[in-house]
Amino acid sequence: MASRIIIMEFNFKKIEQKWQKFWDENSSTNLLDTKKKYYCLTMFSYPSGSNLHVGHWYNYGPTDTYARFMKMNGYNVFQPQGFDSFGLPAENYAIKHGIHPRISTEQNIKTMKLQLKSIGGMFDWDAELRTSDETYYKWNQWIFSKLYDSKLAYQKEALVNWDPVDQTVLANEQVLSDGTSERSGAKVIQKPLKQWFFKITDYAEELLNFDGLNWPKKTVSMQKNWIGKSTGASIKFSISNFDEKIEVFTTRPDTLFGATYLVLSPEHPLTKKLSDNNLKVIKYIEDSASKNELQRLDLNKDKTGIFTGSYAINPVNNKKIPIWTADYVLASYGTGAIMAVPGHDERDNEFAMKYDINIEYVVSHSKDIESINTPIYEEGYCINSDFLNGLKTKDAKTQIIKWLENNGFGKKHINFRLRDWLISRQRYWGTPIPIVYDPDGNPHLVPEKYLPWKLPDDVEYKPKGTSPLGSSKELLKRTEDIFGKGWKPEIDTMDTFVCSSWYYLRYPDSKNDDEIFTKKSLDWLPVDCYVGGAEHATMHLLYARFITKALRDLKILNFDEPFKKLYHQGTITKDGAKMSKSKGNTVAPDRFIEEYGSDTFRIYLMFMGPYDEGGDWNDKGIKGIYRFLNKIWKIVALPSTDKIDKDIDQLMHQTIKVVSEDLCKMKFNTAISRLMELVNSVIKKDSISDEFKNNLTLMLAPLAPHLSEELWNILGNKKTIFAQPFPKYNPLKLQKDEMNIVIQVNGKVRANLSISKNMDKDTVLDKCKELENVKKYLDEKELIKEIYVPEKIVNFVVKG
RNA sequence: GCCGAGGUGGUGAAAUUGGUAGACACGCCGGAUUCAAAAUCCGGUUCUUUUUAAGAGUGUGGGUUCGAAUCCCACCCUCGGUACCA
Repeated sequence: MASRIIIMEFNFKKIEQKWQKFWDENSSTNLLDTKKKYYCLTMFSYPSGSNLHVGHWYNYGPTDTYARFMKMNGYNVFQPQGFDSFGLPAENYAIKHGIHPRISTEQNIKTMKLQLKSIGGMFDWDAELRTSDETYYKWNQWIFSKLYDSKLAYQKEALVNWDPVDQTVLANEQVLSDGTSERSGAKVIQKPLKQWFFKITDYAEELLNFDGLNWPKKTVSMQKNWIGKSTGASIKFSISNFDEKIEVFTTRPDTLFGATYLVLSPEHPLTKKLSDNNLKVIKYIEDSASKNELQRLDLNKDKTGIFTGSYAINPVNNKKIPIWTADYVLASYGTGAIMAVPGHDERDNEFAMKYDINIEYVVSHSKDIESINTPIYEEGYCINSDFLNGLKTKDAKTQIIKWLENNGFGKKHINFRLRDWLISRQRYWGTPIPIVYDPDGNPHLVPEKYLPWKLPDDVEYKPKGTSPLGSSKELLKRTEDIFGKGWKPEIDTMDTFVCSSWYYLRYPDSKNDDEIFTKKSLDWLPVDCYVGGAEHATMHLLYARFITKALRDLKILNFDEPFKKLYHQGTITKDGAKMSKSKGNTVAPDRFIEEYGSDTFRIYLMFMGPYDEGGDWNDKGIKGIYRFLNKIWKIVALPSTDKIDKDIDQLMHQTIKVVSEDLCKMKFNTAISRLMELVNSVIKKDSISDEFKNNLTLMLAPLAPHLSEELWNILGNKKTIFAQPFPKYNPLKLQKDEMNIVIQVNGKVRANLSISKNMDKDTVLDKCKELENVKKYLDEKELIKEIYVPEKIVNFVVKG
């Protein structure tokens, strides 16, 4: 009796321990076999001090289920893990507690690894990498060198985003749309600084091409918008009494005849000069500079501006038009100057109305209308435009560009919103930029033989607005010892997004000290399936594509795109807010794992809803999953029988079919429901066939790996269940002899009828009409129409 | 403002070449078991009504159709992205 009770509930703690140990010892992928390779990768994570929360599990658990499913479909699956271990939090922790980032990071990784193992993931720990290891950042520096040699890494002085809290510059991608830092939340200010950039803009056009990629549409469109391609013309305006020219970019060169003024951004190099240092104009420039980004971007505010006092010449009609400066023109987009067409641009119109500037109308809605007096912002037909008159604006664009080119006033121009990637950071815990400066201040690459160019230890962490590396005596001494007296090291470090832009290339050969990777190891690439949060759409995912293309052009890679398939798991929120340590709203899975086990927990996460939707956390339903797993435990413990129950057999094959299809599409929630239905249909049986037990266990395996390994073992198998193929369904067993059809009268369901498969239409209809509850509605009515959809539905349409 | 996704019971959600709305699960109600509880098992559970049955019902209002959660039009709301990009 006692043994009976033990067998009724599975001892998940013992089982999990047993199999985690087993996988630990048998987890590495055969990386030499790339014939049927499947590289399945979740975005690696930052080793934070706190324990893994529900959000982490949601990232790793379901993806592991998918990886295990692929493995059971005969693929050689590679699912490595690593840590994005450079970065600000460890450094901020060091500032606060005086503990070296290397030590805190090491500790964090240790706990994190233990926890990752508790998920039961099929992770290949032999391939583990950490970006803060010398063995990794050496190659980060090597990539920098290659980019530098090919002019894709360069230094320039520019207005850059400065985060006053974290005391470092940020890339455009790291500044949110409200002008705050993605990381610290501080309001970002603009500062002129000499910084290192990667020339991502060289790849703007190619980055717009997503052919052959299985990526979420949303992410594709976000990247396209971020890159922001617009086609138009650049036009040069000459200036009365000045030698200089003003170049503008416009997408509406067809409205050039309506350009009645120019606007320079306050930061434009000519603004001061054209005003002849007029005090009012200078004050306006200073005022806009002091406005923060938030104020500048406020669309509701009135547009402001001031006349510079100078005039430009509209090349197409030689009219003198005033040059204004206004902060509604952004210095950072296009040329920082525009031609204003108040008749056909909403913003220019608002400005012209306010300052009473001349408005010319040069586009009308129809060919027949030659004069209008209200603004039109859409395309139309040219009027009051000399040789363009009567043309569709679309055709006029081509014509005017031809005219501009012939007369030397401008040319066709494609402008991108994307700007080069700023990679310098004034922080400590990152990859040192492998550059030294000679006594004249010219930069030189640190030669490859000195890589890794080590991050020094003797630094003052506390940020003072300059890079902590500047306080290292060792770094300066090292530089002078190698290069000579008066040489100085670069003291900025690289953005951690540089580390993460290529880590997936390193995994298949992560321990190689002699090469970044081998040709052979690249057979694992590109990544077949990449899973991670959608918040990386215009940062990490864009950088990774750029680096891949750049390395391809350097003949280091032979493919164009890093990630064939991309999937964004949804976000698990807590009371509507994203879980984060700083908000203090994280939910630890520990309690649930203690009570129900790791298998139950990961299945519960998958059962909550569609994987790409996430949802708000609640623990209400977890019991149901625990019950479900216990039922399976009981079914496998049932006495075996040789008798085949036809209904159960059919349901089993149907379930195999649907579960395979669902897992293939990462529709975990519906796959689990199907398995529950199958389980419920046999739970009351006294005995069940071994074939059923085997197939049920195999289908459960990707979802509940620990329990399935144990059950597989109990069923008398010596090898791991993941060496087994996923069950295949037999199409012949899906066919039904009897089927249920629904009978409606006027679209309302009145009856059901079970019919044999081969019954002809008339017989079916006659049978339907005889049913009591159908007859009732047909009597004394006129039958107008009979709809018959074979094997599905009958609908009688009656009148009266 | 623009782009994208979404809105279904008390809750998480199923159902998309148009064909029985609410599968599966939680919770709740009732029962069995128990000294009692937990666990387990059985039954019920969209709403309304005059409950062996009928009517209504998938954000709102229209439309197409024998038939609409599903297709079309207009609108409301929520979430994500983006925002003076010339």
